[in-house]
Formats: sequence, structure tokens, C-alpha cells
Amino acid sequence: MKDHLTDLLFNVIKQLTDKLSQSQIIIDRPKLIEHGDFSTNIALILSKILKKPPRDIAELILNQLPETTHFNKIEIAGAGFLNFFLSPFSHQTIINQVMKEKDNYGSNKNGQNHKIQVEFVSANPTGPLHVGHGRGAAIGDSIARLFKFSGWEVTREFYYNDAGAQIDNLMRSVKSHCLNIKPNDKNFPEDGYRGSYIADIAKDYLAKKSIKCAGQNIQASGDVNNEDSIRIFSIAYLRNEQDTDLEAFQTTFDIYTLESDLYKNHKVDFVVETLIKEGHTYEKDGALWLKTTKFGDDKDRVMKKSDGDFTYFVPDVAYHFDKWTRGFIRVINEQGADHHSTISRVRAGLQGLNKNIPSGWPEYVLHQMITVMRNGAEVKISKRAGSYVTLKDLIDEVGCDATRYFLAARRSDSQLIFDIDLAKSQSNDNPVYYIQYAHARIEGVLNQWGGERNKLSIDSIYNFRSLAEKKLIKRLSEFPEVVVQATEELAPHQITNFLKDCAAELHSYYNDSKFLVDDELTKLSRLTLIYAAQCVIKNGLRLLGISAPKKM
RNA sequence: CUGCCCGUAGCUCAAUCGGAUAGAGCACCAGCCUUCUAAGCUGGGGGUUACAGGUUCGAUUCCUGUCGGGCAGGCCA
Repeated sequence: MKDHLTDLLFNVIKQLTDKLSQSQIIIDRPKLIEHGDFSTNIALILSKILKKPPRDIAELILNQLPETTHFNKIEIAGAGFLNFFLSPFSHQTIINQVMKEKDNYGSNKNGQNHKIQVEFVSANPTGPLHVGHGRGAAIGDSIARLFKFSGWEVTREFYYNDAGAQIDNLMRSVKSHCLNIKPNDKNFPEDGYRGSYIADIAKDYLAKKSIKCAGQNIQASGDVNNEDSIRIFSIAYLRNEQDTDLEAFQTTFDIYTLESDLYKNHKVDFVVETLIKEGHTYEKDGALWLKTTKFGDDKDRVMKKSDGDFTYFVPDVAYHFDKWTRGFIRVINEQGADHHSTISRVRAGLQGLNKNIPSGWPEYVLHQMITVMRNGAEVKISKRAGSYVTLKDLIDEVGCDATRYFLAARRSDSQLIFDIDLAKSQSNDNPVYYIQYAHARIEGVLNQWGGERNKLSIDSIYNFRSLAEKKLIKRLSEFPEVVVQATEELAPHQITNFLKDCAAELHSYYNDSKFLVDDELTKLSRLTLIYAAQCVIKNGLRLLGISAPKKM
């Protein structure tokens, strides 16, 4: 419809000037229904070129526009906006299209089956997942769903930092517990992990339990002096726990990549050798440095420490080069904002490899920090993790749907306050239930009607007249555009906003009109409209990984 | 000190990548259930978009500066 309108306008404008390309014609969806279903500011833009008042130009365009069945009113408003109002014929077309596409309504093929990878959560296996990981999971998973809905071939990936100092730290913390050295003891590792989960791991380790991890059973030896065994068991234990939490959060991954594997199969070595060969490194103070300043960083970074270990970003570069060789034309990394300094290093490292990787590759979505509130006060600790609120706490207390909703409902680059009391309340305070309730209400009406809902469609004779109907239809027609934009901007919160608006219009309509009326044509038309609305709400909720209940 | 993000109603947040009267929800006030789910609807009050300049037909949006909050910056994950 937008394209059609652009064509119409361009044909007229061509005759007025040749200084405007078709891509400069922007069709907006006005916020207010009084401003129509579509609008354009093209007359305002042309007024500069043609040196005429915008309203005059708008009138000129209006008079030249050919008759069309799509609109029954076009008017000039405000400073010179052209507003278009959809005809009953268009209303039918929109609703019937939803009926035809059902679960696919709103999807598109923009991705052309190109390969894209979304990496998210990627928590270190050193403790339970916290709220921040939850935000990453909610946003990252929704982004992956959006891309899939937009015709991309999506791979969801989780990266485990299972090598490096923090893992050694984990091992020493567990070992201390095994030796009955507690966190408040002098001999407990100073930077050790102090949550109660460490004691649980130690207990299971000593009991020689076995843990399932990545399809394998990992058996604890129970030997306090076998540090390798402790390390392997601890990682397996925590990975298993994280997997369980993510499953409860309706979040799945296609591939798990281990940092340790990048060392094992020499991908790290390859990257280091290549960077040396390309002349982007130098030695200083017994360490190997990468000239990241060549690629826009504000200072050079150490790659290999004087003790021979690599700094953390080196395997990161190797990992991303691996992604590149796997053929992803786009890679989206969803991370907490505390990682933002890695962006320039990873990109610099990739540039240094001289493999024609685009400078803006990979892309990053960074989410800001979260404050959890209860009873008006900040919650900082959990029983299990000690120093932070775990994702499991939230899921257990407020449920998966509400947790996902609240963590995805905000722009990722603003800090968010997670109000446990609000998320928990099963009342009108809670937008999740507000949306789900709209879905369930429609289900109730359709059930009472009892007819064959898949045969519903709009008969050409029927006209939707009420404001509530027009608003709802307009909203449904916008869904495909919202999907496109939310995908392009990597912003799933636009879907939550859309759903809230859509649900509001449905509820208004519900109170405004009765659906199961005597007149057959009216009844079927209205039922078709609300069934279409139900499809849209369901599709939107699915993009967020939130359930669409039939009864509440 | 330097870089990145943010600052919008009492609170939590939007605002279609420069558009029309800055919108929702919560809270507050007044109404609506013998009729398809009241977890709902209708109406009302509430704003110098942190502040000061600039760019133009037009700025919450772009630029500069100031103030305030968060994050990051070390041979560190």
C-alpha cells in the first residue's frame, strides 16, 4: 500500500520537478486517526524546490492524483500535509489478508534467506544467570525471532568463556569449600566466588555425583586434589544450571561455542600469527601489543601478557573470525553495556587480519544496567548468588511471560527499573495481562459463536463505520511495517508498544460493540475483524516469546 | 581526567531514524456490569521534553556548552 501510494505521488511530482527522486517521498503513519491512515509531508519538502507555499503545492498534487479505490478521502491539513483515508474496500483487503496469512501475517522476505547469527547471553560459567543475562536473553531471543520472521536464516549462539583466570578462580573457590574453608575464612581465595552455589557444587563433587552437560555425563571424581576434575565438574554443573534457567525462560540456542575449543583447534594461534605477519603488532615491556590505534582505538592493547597468557579479547577476535568464515553476512552481538570497550578491540583485530571484513562488522546491541525494585527499595542480593539477583528468582516469582515482557519492553540503551511488585500483580496494572487478556477475550467470543473460524472473511458489501473499528483496522495494517522497523533497528520493544496499543483498541472495540448480534452480515464481519486482531496479537506475542493464552 | 549511553507528567516508560495539539500505563478524581471474560471501558486534572545557545518552514530528535545519573578505561574478565 505504501509503495502504491509512493508510485501515485511520484507520477504526479515528476511533472512538477525532476529534482526529487522516488526515495525521497516518505509516507508516514500518523499517530492520530483524524490525520488519516497515511500521510506525507512531501509538499513541505517541495516548497523549497518550487519556491511556493506548501499548501499550494499540496493542492496541486491533490488535483492531479488519479481516482483510486484504495482511498475515499484525501485532504490537506496543517502546514501542508496530505492525509489519506482508507476506503471500505481497503479495509476488507487488509482484514482478508490477515485471514489469508494467519500465523505468517506480518512476516516478510527481506532477509532473502541470508545467514545471520545472533549471539546473546554468553554468560561465564562461574555462577547462576542474573537479571542482566535475563535482559540479554529477552532482547537477543526476540531479535532472533524478528530476523527469522523477516526471512533470514538465523543461528542463535551462546559463547562460553570457559578458559582464563575466572575459571581458575571458580575452581579454587570450589576446592576451598571441599577443604571446608568457608568464604569468611582467611584462607578462602580473596577474589573467590562467595555465593552459596559454590557450596552446592562442592557438596555434589565430594558425593561423586554426575552432571549432564551438552549431552555428556560428567562424573565427579571426589578427589580434592584433582584440580582438573574439580574444574570440569564445576563448569558442567553451572552450565547445566544455566541451561535449565534458560529453558524455563523459553530461550534456546542452536550452537554453543567454547573459548577453550578456540585454543584447542589453534584458531587463537592463527589469529595471532596473522596479526604478526600483517605487521600490526610490536613487543614492549616483554608483552605483545596490537596496534589497535590504527583502527580507531584510543590506545594500543596488550595481546599477550608478559607471563605468556593472552588477554581476553584475543580469543574473542578468533571467535569472530570463525563466525566470518562460517559465512554470516551479519552478526549481532547482544551484550551488557559494561562490555562496550571490547567492540573497538574486536573490530580492530578483525581489520588487522586483512580479510576484507567490513569495518562495522559485527554489529552490537548493548543493553544498559537493571535495577530491581521491591516494596519501593532496591533489591541487590539473592540467597543463591549472594551479590546479585538471579534470573531464576525472577522467573519463579513473577513468571516467564511477565519477566520476558518487562525485560524486552524498554529500549536497550536506557537503564531500566524492574518493579517486581508491578510485574507480579495480576491486575490491570500489568501490561502483559492486558495484552494476553485481549487475546483470551476474543477466544471466548469465537468459542461462543462456535462457527468455523477459518472460513471467516469480509464480504464486499459490509462497511466498517465506527471509530473503534477504523482504529483497530489501521493498527492491524501497520503490523508488517512495525516488524520491519523493529528488525532494522534491532529494537524488540517496538513490538511490545505495538501490542499494548493494539490490545487497547481491541478492548475499546469490545466495550463499544456487540459481536454476537442477530444480523448475520454484521456478526460475521465483526467476528472476522476480531479474529484478525487475535492473529496479530498472537504473532506479536510469539515474536517476544510470550504465550497467548486462550483462557484467563 | 577521557570515551560511550541516558535525562520527557508525582512514578515507570513511548514518541514512526527532523513533522501536525509530546503520548500510554500506574497513582489521583468522576462515571459504566440482569447483555459475548470489569485482568475491561468512558471522561478529567497533571509538561518551559535537565539547563543555555545554535541550525530551519518546523527540534524531544541534529550541533556546541553546562549540570546530573550509569558504564567503561590498568599486562583486566
